[in-house]
Amino acid sequence: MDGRQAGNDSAANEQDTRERLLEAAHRVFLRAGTAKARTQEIANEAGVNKALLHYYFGTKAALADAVFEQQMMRFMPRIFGILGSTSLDISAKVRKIVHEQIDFYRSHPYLLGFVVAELHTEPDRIARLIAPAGTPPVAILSAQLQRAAEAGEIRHVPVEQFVSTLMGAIAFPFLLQPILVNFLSLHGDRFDAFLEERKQWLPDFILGGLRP
Amino acid sequence: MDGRQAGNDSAANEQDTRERLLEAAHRVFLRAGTAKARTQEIANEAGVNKALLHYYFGTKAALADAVFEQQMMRFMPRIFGILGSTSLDISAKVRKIVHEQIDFYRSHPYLLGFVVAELHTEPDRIARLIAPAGTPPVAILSAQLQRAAEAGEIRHVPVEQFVSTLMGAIAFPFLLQPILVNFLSLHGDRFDAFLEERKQWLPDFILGGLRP
DNA sequence: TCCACTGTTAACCATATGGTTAATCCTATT
DNA sequence: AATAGGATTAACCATATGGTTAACAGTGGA
Repeated sequence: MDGRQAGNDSAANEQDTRERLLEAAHRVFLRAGTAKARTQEIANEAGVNKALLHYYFGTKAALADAVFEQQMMRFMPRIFGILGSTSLDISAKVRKIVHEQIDFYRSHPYLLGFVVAELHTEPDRIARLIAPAGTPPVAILSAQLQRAAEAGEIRHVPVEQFVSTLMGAIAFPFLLQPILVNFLSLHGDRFDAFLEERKQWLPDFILGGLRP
Repeated sequence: MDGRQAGNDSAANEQDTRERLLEAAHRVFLRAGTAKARTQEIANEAGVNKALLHYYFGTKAALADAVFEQQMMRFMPRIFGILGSTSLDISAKVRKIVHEQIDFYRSHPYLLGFVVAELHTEPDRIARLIAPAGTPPVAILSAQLQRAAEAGEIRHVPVEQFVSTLMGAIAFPFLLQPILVNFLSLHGDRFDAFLEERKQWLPDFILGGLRP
C-alpha cells in the first residue's frame, strides 16, 4: 500500500527529507482530508520514520496548516493573476480563466474538494493564514467592469456577483462530480467530454450574459 | 459545551430517542464532519448514553450513512422538483430555484460544506446510496430547453452545462464563503446583503446569457 | 582522532475513541 | 403482583493514534 521500493539509500536522499515529507503529506491529506489522514501513512509514503514528521513539523496540525497554505497558494494566485491583469480585456480574462482553471483542476482532482472540506471543518484556519493579505486585486477587475459598462460594451455588473458566478461555474463540476455524474449521466469519459465542451461553452455563456 | 440542561426526565422523552439521536448526529456531523465528529458528543447532545447510539445504529459509519442520506434527500428533491417541473417555463424555473436555494442554504449553513466534504473523503458512499435512483428528471428540462431554442426564444444550451452553471453559481458562495468574504471584502452583514442582491441579480444574468 | 551536532530510527507512552457487556429500569401484559 | 422484553446505563475493553524518548549514524571541523 505504500508504493515505496527498497533502494532508498541514495536515490531518495537527493531530495531534502523535509520536502519529501511535505509532498507525502500533501498527497495523503488531499486524498483523505486532514482528519482521516494518518501521520503513519504520511511517514510511510515519504519513506521515513514517523518521528521525523514531528522533528520537522512539530504536530500533525502544523503540518496540515503548512500543506493547506501551500495548496491555497497554488491556485489563488493563478486566479488573481488573471482577474487582476491590466493587459487583458474582460472577454480575454473570462476565456483564459475558464480554460486554465478547468485544466488545472482536472489535473489536480483532489485540490478543490480538499480546500472546501478543510474550510468546512477548520473554518478558523483561513483567518489564521490569510490575515496578512492586504491588496485587493479585485479592484482592477471592478474598475474594468465599470468602465466597460459606461462605454456601453457590457451591462453593469457588480464584481462580487460576477466573480462568484464565474468561479462557481468553474468549480462546481469538480466539487460535486459524483452527484453530477450520477444525475446527469456523465459516466466514464463523458465527464471529460463535458469538461472539454465546457471550456468553450462557459466563456460564451458568461460573455453572453454580459451583453448589454 | 453540551448545552443540555437538567430536567430531561419528562420533556425529553416526548420525542423518540432514536429520532433525538439522529438529530443530534445531524447537528454534530454537519458541523464537524463525520471524521472529526465524536460519538460521545453526539450522545451528549442527544442527552443519552453513548451505548444507545450503537444500540440503534450499530456503528458510527452506519449512523453517518443515515445522516448523509437524510441530508441529501433534503435538498436534491427540491432542486429536481423545480427543474423537472412541467408547469414552469425556463424563466420561472431559474428565478424560483435561485430564490429558494439561496434561502435554503442560508438557513442551513453547514449543509453544502458537509456534503462536499463527505463526497470528498468518502466517495463510495454516494454510489452505495444513490444507486437505486433511476428516473432522470433532467430529461424534462432538457426537452424544454430544446423546444425553447427551436422556437427562437433562447440560445441552444446543453442541459448539463446549464444545470452546472446555475447550481454552481448558487452553491459557490456558501462553499467558499470564508475565502469570498476575505477577498471580496464581504465582512459582517455585507455577505448577507450580497446574497440578497444575488437572488435578484443571478436570475437576470443567467436569463441574459440565454438570450438568442 | 575525537567531538559536536544534525538527521534518523526503534521502541515506547498516554490517551482518545469506537465499541461491548452485564446489570438495571421501565412499562405493558397477564 | 409477577413477568417478559425492550430501553438505558455505568463500567469496561481493545486498539489506533499522535506524540516522545533515548540511542545511534553520519559528517564536517578542531
